[in-house]
Amino acid sequence: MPVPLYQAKAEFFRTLGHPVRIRVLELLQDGPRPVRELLEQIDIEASSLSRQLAVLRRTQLVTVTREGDAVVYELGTPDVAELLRAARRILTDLLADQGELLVQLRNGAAVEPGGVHR
Amino acid sequence: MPVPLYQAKAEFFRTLGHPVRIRVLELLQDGPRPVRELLEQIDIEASSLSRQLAVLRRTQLVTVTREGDAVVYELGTPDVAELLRAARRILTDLLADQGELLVQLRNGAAVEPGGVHR
DNA sequence: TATGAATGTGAAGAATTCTTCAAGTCGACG
DNA sequence: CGTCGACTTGAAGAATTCTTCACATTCATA
Repeated sequence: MPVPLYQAKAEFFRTLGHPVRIRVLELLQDGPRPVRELLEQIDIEASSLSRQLAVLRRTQLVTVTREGDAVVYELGTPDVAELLRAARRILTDLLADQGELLVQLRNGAAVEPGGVHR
Repeated sequence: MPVPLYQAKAEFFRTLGHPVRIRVLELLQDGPRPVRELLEQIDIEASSLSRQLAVLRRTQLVTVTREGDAVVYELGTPDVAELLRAARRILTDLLADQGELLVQLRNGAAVEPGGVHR
């Protein structure tokens, strides 16, 4: 009973679906970073960050090593950076002519066939 | 007060974080499809599918048109296909040497610095 | 070895997201 | 106009995911 690929994909994307996790991945695009450093850039409680790092760890999007008394995180594979770029491209397109539409809609506005482009 | 980009990104990925939504997008990679057709390939209740289509619609990942008595969906932009490809690449890598690890871990197993590569 | 700094984890309530069933809408057609 | 088919949406309970606070770990150092 293999895990259906589309389900693995969904899990994967869900892992990326959190603001803090995205920020962490973006910071890590520039190279390995100790938690302490992530912490000073993200303005969040240490325990919250730690939780989110745990999520990224589970799916191997990042890997950890200990250096002295600091814990250092880095991207699990450079492909992650590529994925983020692809996402940015799409998002830029979508946001370009939609403005804040994306978020507004997520908050409940309706879009229907025929009413979409109003 | 603009919507922080990293938040928009998180929303975007979360939208992709559902098995049914992923399947729909993959089916649409081959071109527009009426709901009826999606329905026969996905084995899910019509109302559930409809809900998920609504989510994809809100974020403009798909667009809708009505053709006669059928409702036809299609990708909002071809970039989506590219994104899915990038994701598949990463996933293939991760799953390659990890097997079902991804899913097992999401279900709770622990991974710690030093214990990662067991 | 006792302390302190840097991180991680248990637990519980809050917030979101899913799933389902019943009911509603809209175009096609008799 | 009335009804059928194809979808969508309202509502409510179930399941997940988040956030936080308190406490536990681990390593460095005095």
